[in-house]
Amino acid sequence: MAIDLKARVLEASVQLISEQGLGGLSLREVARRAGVSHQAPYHYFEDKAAIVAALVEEGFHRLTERMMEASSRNGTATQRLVRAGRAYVTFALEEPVYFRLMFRPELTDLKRFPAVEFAGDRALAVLQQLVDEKVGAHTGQVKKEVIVSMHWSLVHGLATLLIDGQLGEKFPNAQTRNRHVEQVLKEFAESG
Amino acid sequence: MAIDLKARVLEASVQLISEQGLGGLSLREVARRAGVSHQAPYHYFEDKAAIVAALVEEGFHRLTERMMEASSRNGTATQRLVRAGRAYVTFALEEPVYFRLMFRPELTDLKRFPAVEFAGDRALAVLQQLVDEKVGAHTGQVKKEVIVSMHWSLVHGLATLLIDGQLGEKFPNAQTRNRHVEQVLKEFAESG
DNA sequence: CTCCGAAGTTGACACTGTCAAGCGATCGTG
DNA sequence: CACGATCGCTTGACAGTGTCAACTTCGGAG
Repeated sequence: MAIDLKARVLEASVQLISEQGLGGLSLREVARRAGVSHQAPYHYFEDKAAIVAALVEEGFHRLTERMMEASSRNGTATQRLVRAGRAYVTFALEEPVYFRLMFRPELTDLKRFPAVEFAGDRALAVLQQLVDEKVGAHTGQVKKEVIVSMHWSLVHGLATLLIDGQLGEKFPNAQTRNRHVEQVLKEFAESG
Repeated sequence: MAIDLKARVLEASVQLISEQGLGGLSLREVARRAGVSHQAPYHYFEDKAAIVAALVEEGFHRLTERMMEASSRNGTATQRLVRAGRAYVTFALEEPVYFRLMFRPELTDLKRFPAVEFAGDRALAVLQQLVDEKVGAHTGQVKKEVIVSMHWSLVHGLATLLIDGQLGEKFPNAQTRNRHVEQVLKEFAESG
């Protein structure tokens, strides 16, 4: 009956989390929505953690893609770095379910799911590469890492405060919210 | 038998979360550790969400205290702002259980627990006050909010990446980690 | 003494994740 | 063609969970 139960399970899981939060993710409810018995998902995933791990990996892939796309076009290194940062925040705002799971490390044992760790490192590498291009070869490795952390912290903090903190509640609609994001990124870029 | 069951329930909850993550928080296990029946905690808390809400409120109070203490002593507005930011990160590193709960809004319905919202606003007000002092009265309200978001995003991102992201795994011990925090805050302060 | 509310217990219910076993169809191989 | 194996999935069971309801126990207040 199922065209592709594995994909349907992942889809239903995302849907369920977006409705009821991570705590509402129930394998049995997922199976129900997929129209199969409560054990059918086990044919494709070892357990609940494996489903979450698959979502986390997918999330990092999507984030990497977005950042690479945003920073691939023409422009100075600084401009491209800013665009990647904006893509980071935009991803969090558009895919909050994925984004949240990606930063709940207690959910995903990296020893058990090494592909997740690779996917995460790959996303980080995009940012490192852009900082590298911006500061040039005459900057020490330690300082480079500090600058990476600073940029990463800013966009990550902005993203999480918007979707999970008090910042998000301050804006009545997506437009004013996006303008605020622009202003914060601009303020940061100008002061750097 | 209990000296103060309410406090013991909260304590056991924090302990349990720190051992097994939020998913491991079980009312029955909490009751077991407190040496009471599985229903005893219900005498002090309406349900599981009420326990979490109490922890979130407590967490915001502790964070506010730390930031106020760090920024109360002498120094320029900029110095005091930096110290408050460092206190924010330090709090997250020392009390990760509280800090994580504070930014999982799906756990706490603010309509149901308004005291939690007040506590959160109070913490934010500390930061707003410091930015106010730093930029002075000749700066517009909109720009002030942008600057608050920038500072808040930086320390919040740094904190969450250290406790829940790939940043934390990079440092073998607390000392090198703290030095990195210092360097990032310094880099940010100098570029601003 | 009586009564009442506070503090805590016992029992039940529906729900969860997961282990174990089974079932029909399809397929590769003899 | 026959036939055992494997795939995709189902049924059944079990311990653990949060929470509702009803019960006990007991220290004061009137």
